[in-house]
Parts: sequence; C-alpha cells; structure tokens
Amino acid sequence: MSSIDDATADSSLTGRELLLDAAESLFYERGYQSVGMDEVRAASGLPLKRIYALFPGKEALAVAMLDGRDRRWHVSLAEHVDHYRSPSQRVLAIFDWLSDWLAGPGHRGCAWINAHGELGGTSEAIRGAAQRHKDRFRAYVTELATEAGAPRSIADAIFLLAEGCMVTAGISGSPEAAGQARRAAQLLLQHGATG
Amino acid sequence: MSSIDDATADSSLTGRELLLDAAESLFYERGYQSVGMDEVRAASGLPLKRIYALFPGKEALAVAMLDGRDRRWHVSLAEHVDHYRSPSQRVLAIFDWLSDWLAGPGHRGCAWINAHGELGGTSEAIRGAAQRHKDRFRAYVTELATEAGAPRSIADAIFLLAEGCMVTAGISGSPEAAGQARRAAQLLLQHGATG
DNA sequence: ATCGAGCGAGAACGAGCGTTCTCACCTGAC
DNA sequence: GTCAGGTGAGAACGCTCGTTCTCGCTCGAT
Repeated sequence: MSSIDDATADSSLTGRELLLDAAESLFYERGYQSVGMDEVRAASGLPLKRIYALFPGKEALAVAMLDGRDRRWHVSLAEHVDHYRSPSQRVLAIFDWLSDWLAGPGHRGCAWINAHGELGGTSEAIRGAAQRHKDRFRAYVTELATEAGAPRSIADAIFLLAEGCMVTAGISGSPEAAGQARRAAQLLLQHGATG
Repeated sequence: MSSIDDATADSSLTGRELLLDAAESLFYERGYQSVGMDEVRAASGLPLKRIYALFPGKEALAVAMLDGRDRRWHVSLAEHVDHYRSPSQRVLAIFDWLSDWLAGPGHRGCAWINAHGELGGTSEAIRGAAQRHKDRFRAYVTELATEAGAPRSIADAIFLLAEGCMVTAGISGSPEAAGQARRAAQLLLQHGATG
C-alpha cells in the first residue's frame, strides 16, 4: 500500500504538515463543505489563529492539500512504475498501482474527481487544482504509452480507462474496475500498436 | 441536443415538475450544499410550504431529482441508439450521444459522479442514487456490447471508457474525450471479439 | 522580581443554512 | 354577506459555519 492514504500523526511534523495531513483525511473522507474548520483545528491540534496564519482561508487550505497530495500521488505511482523495465509492463503497472490504491481501506475514489464534483462549479481555484492533477496524469500516461510504441490514440484510450476505473471504483466501492481496465489496456497495446 | 440539460419553464407543469426542474438546474450547476432552499424556492416559483409538502427535506429532493434525471437520461440515450440497426454501430452510438451531451452549454460532467463526489461520503441516499444510475448504465452498455458479439471483458472496457470520457469532459471542459473513447471502443470491438 | 511580547484556547460575530410558523388574504358554500 | 378552510409570502427559529477577537498565560531578557 502506498503512503497516499495514511497521513499518520508524527510529533516531528511541522504545523503546516500537521494541518495539511488533518485536512487531507477529513476532506477526503467527507468532502469540503461537510467539514468545519473547527474539526480541522481539532484534528490538526493547531490553534485556529495559527491555521489562519498559514493559509488565508479554507479554500486556500484545500488547494494546498490537493497540490501536496498530487505531488505524493505522482511520486508513489512513478516509484511503482520504475520497478519495471519493459515499456509495456510499465504502462500496465499503472493499473496494478491503481488497484492497490483503490483497494485501500475507506477509499472513496479519486480526490480530485470528488473535489471537482463538489466545488468545480463554484471555485475556480479547486477546478484548477483538479485540472492540474489530471493534466499531469495524462502527460505521464502518454509518456509511458508512447515509450511502449503506442500511437496517440491508444495513449488517450489508456488514460480514459484509468479515469474510468477510478470513478467506477469510487462509486461502486470495489477496486475490480482496475483489473478490467488493465486487461483492456493490454489488449490495446497488443493490437493497436499500428493504429 | 437531448432534452437532458434544458428544463424549460412551462406553465403547464405541475408543482412537482417545476420544483424538480429548478432543483436540477441549480444543483447541477453549483452542487448541493452551495445552493440554498431559498434559491430553489425562487427558481421554482413555489412557496416553501409547498416544497416541504412535496418532499420531506433537501436530501429527498436531491434524490428524486437524480432519479428523475436518470430516467430521462436513459430514455434519451436509448432513443439515439435505436436509430441504428447494426449491433456494433449501436455500441458506438453511445459515444456519439455522449459527445453531444458533453458538448452542451454549461456542461459540468456527469451529475451522478459530481453528486457522489460531494455527498457520497456523508449521504447514503445520494450514494445509492449514483450507484443505481451507474448500475443501469453498465447493464445497458453490457447488453449492447454483448449483442455486438463482444465478450464480457470488452463490455467492461467500453463501460470504463464511457465513464472515463464523462469524468474527463467534466474536468477539462471539453467533449473531445468522447471521440477518443469512441475510437478505442471501435478498436476493441474489432480486435477483441474473440478475447 | 518585573516587564512585555507572543501564543494558545476558546468566545464572539455576522452571515447563512434548512426548516417551521404566522398571518393576511383568497375562495367557495350557504 | 359571512364564515371556514386553505394557501402564499415571508418572518422567525435554532443551528452551524468561516473568520476574527479577547484575554490570560508563558517565557526569556533585564
């Protein structure tokens, strides 16, 4: 299991880290508007005054938390992919990693998809964070697929399969979509190399 | 364009329909928690007392609106699919319909994905509505794919491609993912029929 | 010992929420 | 005309929220 999901309390963490970890757990589990700043304060152990010295408001805290999670998410994914040498195996490793990630306890799908669903219509900043994350992920998938000899159309398809499996796993509560997406990606890499 | 997106005001509508139409526009555009019942009242033209006589509360209104939208969504999709006779064209018609749907003005992705992202973690009823919708859609995709001779694995992949294109179109703001998903589905139907 | 700057805990504030209640008004039967 | 029943408009209620403010304490310098 990756370290994406468990933000464990550690007394050596800075206030900023304590705050972002607490915000991440709470916001991921219940959404943004359902979690009050007082709960964030209690979970982080920081006084409200310090929280508002670190971030100008709740929205900025949410964006910082999403961006921090994005960094760790991509590092964790790339670490897993880098266990493999074969270009096509590196593409398929995305789905293995997603399968592990989506099977984590209390998993509720992709944090950016959920954030966009809740606040994409009202917060420019949150929509931007979601777009940044998805753009980075798409670029990474395209890079791996291209190295495996796949044309752009197959790279696009593999990205969409990954997105589909994230959203489906989130709603259904089961990670089995990752295996289905992996089999489809394998087929596309095998038969679509000339497409 | 389908009639999924525009809930036009019509004096011949019942109070329940006026209410559900107003709720659908507002909730779809801005989410649930960002829209107050007073705004729903103003948009529907119904007095608050009548609203609370029709539904016991905001959550029940949201669920009824999602279920009503689900019915119209599936009718509109099936109507489009039924313009085609060839089984494989009927599968691909899903993506043509999605492309039109996702290109609509003010489109903000899949209402059920968004609702699940916002309230899936706190409301059992909303999560249930999202699951019902996705289960129905998966069953329909599987039915069409099976009639086109595709094995279960290809049907799963086509469903995931559709989900991926809905979520990607919602976040990116562009419907181009539907075309990408359509091309991938075509490839899978051609080369995967024996998989 | 004394002072003062800085900090933590939590009260306070103003706004907004979902929901319920009030009350003036309309309507239709007699 | 009169009265009862029901309806609409919006005030009211109780609560929660994000954010700011108060105040008493701590702690290091002198």
